[in-house]
Amino acid sequence: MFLIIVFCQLSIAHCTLPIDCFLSLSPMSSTVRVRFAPSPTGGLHLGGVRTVLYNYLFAKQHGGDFIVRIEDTDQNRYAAGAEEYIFDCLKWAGLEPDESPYHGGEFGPYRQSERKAIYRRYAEQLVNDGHAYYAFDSTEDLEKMRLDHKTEQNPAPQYDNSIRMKMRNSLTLDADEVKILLDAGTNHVIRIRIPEHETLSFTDMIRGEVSFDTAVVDDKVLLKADGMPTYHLAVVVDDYLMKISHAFRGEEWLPSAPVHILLWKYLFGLENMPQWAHFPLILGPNGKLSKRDGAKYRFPVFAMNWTDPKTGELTEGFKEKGFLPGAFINLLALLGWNDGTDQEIFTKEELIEKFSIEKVHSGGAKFDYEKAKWFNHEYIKMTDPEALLEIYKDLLPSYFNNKDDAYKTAVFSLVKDRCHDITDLAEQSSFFFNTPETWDLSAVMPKWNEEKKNFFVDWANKLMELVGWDAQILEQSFKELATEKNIKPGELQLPLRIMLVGGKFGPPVFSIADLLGTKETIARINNALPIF
RNA sequence: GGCCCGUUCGUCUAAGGGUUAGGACACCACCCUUUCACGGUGGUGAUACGAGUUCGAAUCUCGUACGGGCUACCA
Repeated sequence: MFLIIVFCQLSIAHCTLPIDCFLSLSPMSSTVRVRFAPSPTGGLHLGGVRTVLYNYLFAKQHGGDFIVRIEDTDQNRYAAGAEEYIFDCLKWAGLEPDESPYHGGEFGPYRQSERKAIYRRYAEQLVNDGHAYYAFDSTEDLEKMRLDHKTEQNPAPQYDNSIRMKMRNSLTLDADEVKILLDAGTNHVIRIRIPEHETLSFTDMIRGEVSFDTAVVDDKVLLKADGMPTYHLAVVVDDYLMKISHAFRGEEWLPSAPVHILLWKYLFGLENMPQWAHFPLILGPNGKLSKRDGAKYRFPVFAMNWTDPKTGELTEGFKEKGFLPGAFINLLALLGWNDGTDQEIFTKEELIEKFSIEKVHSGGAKFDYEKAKWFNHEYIKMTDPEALLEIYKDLLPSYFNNKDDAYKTAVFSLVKDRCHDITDLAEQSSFFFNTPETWDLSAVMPKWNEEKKNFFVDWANKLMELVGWDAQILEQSFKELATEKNIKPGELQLPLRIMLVGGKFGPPVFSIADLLGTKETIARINNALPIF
């Protein structure tokens, strides 16, 4: 309750005072602590980054701390390098935590695998208090149970109050027998004992009051046979121990909320439970967005490229696709949230100022790659060519490196307004680095004749003696010669473009010639002329 | 099947009882441009359905339909 009151006061204070002023005035602001708790099993998904973002924005807005806790309790799903990868992604996106395995903090360790003993203690406490029990059922026992109880009405039988008394556990076995099994080190798990008929509810910051009947909740495993906790136990214990004030996670967790509410009630008291918000899912064309959708519909789903260490399979990332971090964050922020105005482009600082959980949507949002590219386009347009070079030089094809930085920067300033991603960038800039080898002849041939050919022969000669070299001078000389030869300059521009570029695209043709330089421009004309 | 969450243009969304239901992406047309874009102007296009409450409902209530999530010793 205390935390809730403090938070309300902060919200009010924030409405009337500028952030920095409010921060300096209120030492209580450190009470906001949020966390992102990924499991290092593979690439970092769009939805994951959005969860990070909303956590981060909320924390920063309230002068609080953003914690990253690694939920590596499943050894079977462990993926080598995934943990470092996650932090690389956060760094790229500019969403770095205040506390994590790599960022220090008073509440470590921040890796659940390193907290194993802690969970066992709480699990035992629950058993002692009668809220949990030991279960000795083998995988085969469980399979058999599910098979035996499976009906059309109940296609997925659960280990719940209706069947727990038919299984091998410390509820059905004698105390002595249990002790013998335990002492012998028999494989066992600890399950929560869900009360039979209780209504559990909580107030979600986005959805309002949500309630559940425990009659349909099963006796979830809390501690696995290998001694590791499941998510359910670990999240409650760690959120308490790490003093998390607000717990945000994806909507897929909503159904397990009753288990967590019970755990809070039994272990730490409901009054200490963080405020919860369940974010809407990010949907693909068919339900929850998956990396499969990315592969199928050809758009990135992960923040950065991820190579599966077992299969070697590469899944594309937004970074490598040419997305700027600011654009990525911006588009993610707007996927499920807006500030109530028509504004769509926000800096990170603006997002920190304007974000609010209450304005996050409750319905899932279908990811639209076209809109995502539009955001990136907007950011590319407003980024300096020098900065673009810094960002893109490692991503662009190797041919790109055969020129100096000044040249590359000039290329960017010429082409950036027409680029949405790295593909555009490569396409729009490749002819600045490589002489065309094929030409779009269909664009020239219908109106091509000897006079025009002669024009280019003569113009190429004129270019060698030209005084000064810029787009304007080139255009002037071009038009003068055309007039002299009684040819409409407009009819010659497209052929020139095809000679220099190879196709019907790119920046203004004289700007291209300007950047290409005397030698290259003449070479390209002479190169193409025999073909035309 | 059960439980939970959701439903405004194709997509992301605004409108918190009274608006010609607004914006953006995409699409189309025109302008600019003797390339392709950028940019500008305009256009097509939505409150899932049915009851109820109300003078008045996209908005509140209920039902139906549809969509999604969960239903592991995964998170």
